[in-house]
Amino acid sequence: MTAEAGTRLRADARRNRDQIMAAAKEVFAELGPDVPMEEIARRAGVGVGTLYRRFPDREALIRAVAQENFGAVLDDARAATAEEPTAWDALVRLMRRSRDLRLSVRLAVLSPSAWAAMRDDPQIRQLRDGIMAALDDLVRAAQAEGVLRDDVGPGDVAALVSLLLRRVPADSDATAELIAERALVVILDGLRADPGSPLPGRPVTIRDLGD
Amino acid sequence: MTAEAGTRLRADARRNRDQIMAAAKEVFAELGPDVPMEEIARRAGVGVGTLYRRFPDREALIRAVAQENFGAVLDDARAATAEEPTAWDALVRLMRRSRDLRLSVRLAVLSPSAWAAMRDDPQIRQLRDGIMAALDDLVRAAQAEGVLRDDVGPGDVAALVSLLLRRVPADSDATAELIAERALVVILDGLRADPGSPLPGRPVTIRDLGD
DNA sequence: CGCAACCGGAAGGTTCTCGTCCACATCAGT
DNA sequence: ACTGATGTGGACGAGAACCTTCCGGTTGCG
Repeated sequence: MTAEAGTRLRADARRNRDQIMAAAKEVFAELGPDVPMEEIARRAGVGVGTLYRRFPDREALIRAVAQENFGAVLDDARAATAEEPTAWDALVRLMRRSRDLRLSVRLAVLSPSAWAAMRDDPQIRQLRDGIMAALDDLVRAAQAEGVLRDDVGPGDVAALVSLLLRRVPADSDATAELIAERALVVILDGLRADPGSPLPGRPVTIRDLGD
Repeated sequence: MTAEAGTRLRADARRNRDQIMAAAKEVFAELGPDVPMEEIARRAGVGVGTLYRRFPDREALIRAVAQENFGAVLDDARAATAEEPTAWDALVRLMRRSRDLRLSVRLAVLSPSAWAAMRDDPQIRQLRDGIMAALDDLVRAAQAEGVLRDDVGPGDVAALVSLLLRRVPADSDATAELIAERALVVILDGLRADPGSPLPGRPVTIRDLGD
């Protein structure tokens, strides 16, 4: 990363790289961006040396992982927009799928240094902007459909999603999953246009979230 | 603090102790339970030595802070139950006020060791149980009133609250506050009995959250 | 078969934190 | 005001955790 152009990797090297990325996603999401590099290497089943040859330092690894994640979410956002029958449905799908963003959000929120590494990467920034733009469109469209309440802004939705990324304490991973799903449905119901109480303040935009 | 019976503290010592507690609450909530002791001391305007004389180790400090926090929330839960006209109102107030629990939750969630320190303290456990019992009552009562949707359990509500404790990224503390408040209202609307979509699975109880 | 490319993990060096200790300051009673 | 007890600050030594490099040995590939 940062610079790894032309040279094709040897087959085993390629495999190791993928394992490292997978392990990094897991571990970052689970323990945050400050986990020892050795932990990542261990889970990937490789030595630390291998890790460092592929990614010059922790920051590079973070960037690589964030890129892949944001990319996946952006792809899905576009797919959802194209495939789902209504904007509301697409929005729901996006929010649900966004759990894959969990990682990136954790990275962004937990560690200032990780966040800095990300915001300075133009490619990541571009992906993020793309996601936000898609979200913006979906919110507007869903409101035009009359399903999404009018007094929320894309920023509100983004914030709500980021809340859902929190790991709730539960006695097992399965119930944690269930709880998260139920929470999502509750929130979706809260986002419906129905009666509801008026929200305080003005709709929150993406820009309100800070860059 | 594990043991600090009869001896009355000198006036200035007492003041320092309070400052330490206040600083600890702040810092724990902000940076998590692993912040260097020195950081806490600095914010309290005292030396590390003072901190260590008052609280033999980090664990003792955490326990003390958690006790005070849980106690405050429990008091408010009871006050809300007694003072608010309806159970729903009381529930809303509790959820809103619970932001003061932010700290304790962060402690509990972020660091296994902090969590262990808390669950082993009988007094803290008792406070927690009290809070949960109050929540349980309120949920039941609010459902009897017909305002709270029937398919949620106290565990769902607790989980939702814990979500709200997350610090959302925003360009300023003020907008962060606004966003959190708006999110709360959205969630409350989602909790109303209205039409809404049915939740998957069974209502989540306190016990589902694990001890 | 031979050469790159690649691998694992030991080890050096740096950074960070804890918790103690003690010379000095401050309080409170006479 | 005086004095002993109580309290205070922060330098410091020990120790742990981590990052990153380095190199003998291994493995894919032409």
